[in-house]
Amino acid sequence: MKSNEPSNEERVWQVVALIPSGQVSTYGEIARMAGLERRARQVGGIMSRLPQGTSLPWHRVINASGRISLPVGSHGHTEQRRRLQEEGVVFINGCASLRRYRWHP
DNA sequence: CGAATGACTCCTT
DNA sequence: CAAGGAGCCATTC
Repeated sequence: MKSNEPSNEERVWQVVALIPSGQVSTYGEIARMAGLERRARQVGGIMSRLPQGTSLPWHRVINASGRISLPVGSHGHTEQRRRLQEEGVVFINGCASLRRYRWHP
């Protein structure tokens, strides 16, 4: 009988779900927390294929530069920024200015 | 099945 | 700070 091993996708979902409102994390950090160190790209791929209408706080995931990775002007970018601002995240010149979730300098 | 792709990141110049 | 390049690897062609 097979044990239900969580797929990478499921592990990433689980980690993203833990990001508190008003805070953000990065693809690389998500990868690390999901046991996928150095696979930030894979996390991005998983995010891009999230089911429509997901309850995951996908908008709290940004890149290591503190910017939204979706193309500027795209629907996704606009929505992500709107949701973050709604949670109190401040943007300065396209950069999210707020402490990261589990970010260590 | 090999090649291209991508919501990435780090290091060097 | 910007640009170039290497590393990474599941998914899609």
